[in-house]
Amino acid sequence: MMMVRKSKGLSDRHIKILNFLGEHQDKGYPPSIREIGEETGISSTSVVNYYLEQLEKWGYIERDRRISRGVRVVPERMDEVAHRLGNAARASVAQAVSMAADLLKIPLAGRIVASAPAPVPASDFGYYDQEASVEIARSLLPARTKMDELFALEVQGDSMIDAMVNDGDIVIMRRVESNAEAKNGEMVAVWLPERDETTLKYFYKETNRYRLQPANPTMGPIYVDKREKLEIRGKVVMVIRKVAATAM
Amino acid sequence: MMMVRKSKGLSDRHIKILNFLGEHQDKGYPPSIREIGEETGISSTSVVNYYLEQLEKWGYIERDRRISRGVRVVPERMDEVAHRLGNAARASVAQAVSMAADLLKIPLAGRIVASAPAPVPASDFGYYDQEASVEIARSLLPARTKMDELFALEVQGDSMIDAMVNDGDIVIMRRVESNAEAKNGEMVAVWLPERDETTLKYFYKETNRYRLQPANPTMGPIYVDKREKLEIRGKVVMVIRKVAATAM
DNA sequence: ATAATACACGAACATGCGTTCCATGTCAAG
DNA sequence: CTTGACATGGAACGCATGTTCGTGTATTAT
Repeated sequence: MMMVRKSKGLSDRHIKILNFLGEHQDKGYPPSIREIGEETGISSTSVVNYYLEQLEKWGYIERDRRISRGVRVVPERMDEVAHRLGNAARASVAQAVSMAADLLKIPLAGRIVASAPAPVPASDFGYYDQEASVEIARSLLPARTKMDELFALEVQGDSMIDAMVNDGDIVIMRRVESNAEAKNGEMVAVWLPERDETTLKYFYKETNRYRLQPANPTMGPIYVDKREKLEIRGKVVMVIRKVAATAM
Repeated sequence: MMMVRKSKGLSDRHIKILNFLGEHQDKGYPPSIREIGEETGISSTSVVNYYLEQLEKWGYIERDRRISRGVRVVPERMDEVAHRLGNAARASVAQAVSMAADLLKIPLAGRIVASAPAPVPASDFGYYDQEASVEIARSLLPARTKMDELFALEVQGDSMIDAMVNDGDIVIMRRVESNAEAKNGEMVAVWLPERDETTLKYFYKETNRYRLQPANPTMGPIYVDKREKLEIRGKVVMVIRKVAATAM
C-alpha cells in the first residue's frame, strides 16, 4: 500500500512555480531559485530545488544545471496546466509559446462615447473571439507590454476633440483593476457617474481633487472633487486614426 | 523623441555579439559574459562588458546589472541590424517567422514641421535599409494599398493641433506625384511656399481657390487663391499616437 | 613628440546562485 | 509507538558570473 499520492502530484506549490515561470518569461531571462522561492512563499532554496526537480522529472520544465537561471518551461506541457492557472497567466504562457509573433491581435471591446461608461472586457474573458480585433505591430508598443492587458475601443461621436480624438478613431487601452493603478500624468478613460460622462484625459491626483487635463494644450483642465465618484476604465496606450476622404 | 542613430559605430564585434544574443534566445536563457566572449573570440570578460555597455547605451540591448545573465536584446532595434547578418541569423534575430505580408515596414522619412516642407522619400529608393521605420499591420490599411507608396513622418511641435495631430504623432502618408492626384475631401500635407508653411488639411478644389479644411470641426477653413503656389506633399493615410505619461 | 582616446587583455575580487547536508515536522502503515 | 516516505527550513559550501583595475597598444589630435 502506498500513500495517498494526491492523484499524480502538481500541488499548489507546483502550480505556483509553473505560473511564475510562465509570467517571468516576459523579463527575457529565467528567475533564480531564490526569486522563485520569494514569489511563491517558499523560504528555503532547497525546497524550491526540491520542487524543480520534480517538475523536471515529470517533464514540465527543463533545467541546465551548469548554468545560473538555467530553467525553462516546456510549452507543450503548459497547456495541460493552463486551466489551473488564472487567465492572465494563460495568456502570458500562450504568448510565450508563439513569442515570435510581431503582430498583436487586440480585441475590440466596443465603442466609447461621451455619454456612457466605456466598455471594458471582463477580466476573465475566456477566449476572445477575434470577431472584432485590431492588429498592431508589437514594435509600436513599449517593450514588455503584456498583450492580455490590452483592448481597443472605437470612438463614437466628436465629443472628445479636446483629447484630440475624433469620431472613428481607435484607442488602444490597457486595463486597470482599480483607480489606484493610474499614475499621475497618464492618459486614462474616466467615467464620471454623477455627470454621466466619459472622457479621455491626462490624470493627476491633487490634494483634494483630481485634475483632468485635456491633451489639447490650448484647453484648460477640469477638476473633480475627491468625493465625487470617478471610475478609471483604462489607460490609453495608443490612438489610431484611419484617415479617409470625407465629403464636405 | 525618437532619435535615429547613424549605423556608424557598430563594429564587427558589436554585430557578432548582437547576433549571438539573438541566436541564443532559443536556449531560453541569456548567455553569460564569458559565453559571449568565447563565441565571439574575445578572451577578456572586461572587453565583452565594454561592448555590452556600448550596446546598452545605444539602445540595442537592456541589462539588469543585479542579475546573472541579465541581458536581453531590444527586438525593435534588431531588424535594424538584420541586413548585416546572414539569413539564418536574421531569422532568429528578427524573429521574422510570421513576417508574412501581414506586417508592413514603412520607412520613416523624417519629421514634419509647420515651418518647412514635409520631407518626402525619393521616388526611386529601391532598398530601404534605413534605420528608422514604422511597422503597421496590413489589416489596418485599406485593401490593395501598395506599400511602396507609403512613408511615415514624425510630427514635430504642436502647431498642427487644428489637424488633431500633436507633437510626437506619426503620420502615415501616401506619396503623390503631382497636385492633380489629390481629390476633393482627402487629407493632404500641403506646403505653401509663399507662407513658409506646411499644414495637414482636408483638400477641396473650388472655383477660384483651394479650401483647406481642418480636421477639427470646430475650426474654420483657410482659403488659398489658385494663383498662389501650393505643393501637395502626400496624402495622409493614418495617424498614430503613442500615448505616454507626460509630466505636467 | 606629447597627450588624449578608443580598444584590448587578464587577473583579482565580490556576489550571485545552485547544491548539499542536517534537523524538524507530519502522517499513515506496520 | 516506531518507522519511513514526504515535505520544509536553514545554513554552509563552492562554482558561476559580473565588476574593477592596472597595463599595454594602436590611432589621432595638438
